[in-house]
Amino acid sequence: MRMNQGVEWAVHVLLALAWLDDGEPVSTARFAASYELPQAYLNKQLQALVRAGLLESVPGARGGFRLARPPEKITLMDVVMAIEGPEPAFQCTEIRRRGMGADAPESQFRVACAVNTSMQRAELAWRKSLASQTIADVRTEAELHAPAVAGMTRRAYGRD
Amino acid sequence: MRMNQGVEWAVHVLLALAWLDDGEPVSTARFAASYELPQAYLNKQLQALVRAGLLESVPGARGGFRLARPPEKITLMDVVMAIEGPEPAFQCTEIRRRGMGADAPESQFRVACAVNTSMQRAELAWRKSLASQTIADVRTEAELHAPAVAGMTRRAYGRD
DNA sequence: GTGCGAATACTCGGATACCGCGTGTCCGAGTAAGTGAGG
DNA sequence: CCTCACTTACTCGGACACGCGGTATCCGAGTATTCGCAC
Repeated sequence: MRMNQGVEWAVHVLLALAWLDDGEPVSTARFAASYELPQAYLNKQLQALVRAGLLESVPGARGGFRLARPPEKITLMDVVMAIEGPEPAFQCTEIRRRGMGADAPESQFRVACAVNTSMQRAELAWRKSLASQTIADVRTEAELHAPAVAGMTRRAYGRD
Repeated sequence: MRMNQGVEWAVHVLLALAWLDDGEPVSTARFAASYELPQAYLNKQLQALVRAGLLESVPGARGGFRLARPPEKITLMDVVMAIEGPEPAFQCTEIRRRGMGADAPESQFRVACAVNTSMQRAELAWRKSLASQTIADVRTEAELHAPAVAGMTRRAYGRD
């Protein structure tokens, strides 16, 4: 169960845009160069963020991507959902009602499978934590240990 | 990011063993028939539980698997770890220090990447929830809505 | 009837193929910027 | 000098291959049972 690495890329891209702050779009070429990532594949991942409404894409020369809403309004849950999709990691296939358990009375299956319930409970805790952390929070936490990172980012992306 | 379906199988197997309660081993053939699962592949998954110390295997005729410790001492975290492995779902590849950020002062990278920290925080919540739920808990929850399931299981596996 | 030994059937265990999804790449549509000529 | 149309270059966007890990299977090692025979 390994998470799509596009999630890591996406969060770093969103962070960079948050630090740049101005509404100017940044191209995938620049992002790819900034992190040594395959440009075309990174583009593919960012498209998912556009579809999810986290980024706006600007076509044409000097185009690129910019934040669709302020960093305070973008949670890590949004990012994970945009790239990984809405399906839960644990998917109950209802094996309890197959095989020998198939002829059990229907009333047994009215309520959800206890196994599924327990696993979903854990996933909900995960989701809650992701939803409680915004891009702005991550930015703040990063600046706590490396105050110069905002200026360095602006310089790396040709601002100032 | 889909979880190995062997996790679902494993929890159901452990639950069945908890309901049977006696120390008699149950073969994979019986489990596979009970849930309509591919026998050989189920066996492979249960081997992982043996390696993790959750099950004991009994070779030879009338052999099979039995619980290595009481259901109260087996958490869902144990099961997930046994099958999925110890690696976290989100793996930080430190892209912050590649490309343009490579020439940043070393002091910037002393503390962990904030992106990684945030994602691990969420995973920790997930792990905590998994670790707080034992097989015995799941059994209790299942019996709450379907009190007959214990007896049905014993009958399905030829007990009594 | 009882004890012993070999044959047997059944089980786990690891080594071996198959396949779908994440990973990576390429090319076309579209747009803004740049350029040059004409007024 | 200003305006405008054309060319150009750059960007996103989706369609097309590749490789790896999860999925599935098969066969061998080992053991408890069972059966038959001798005593």
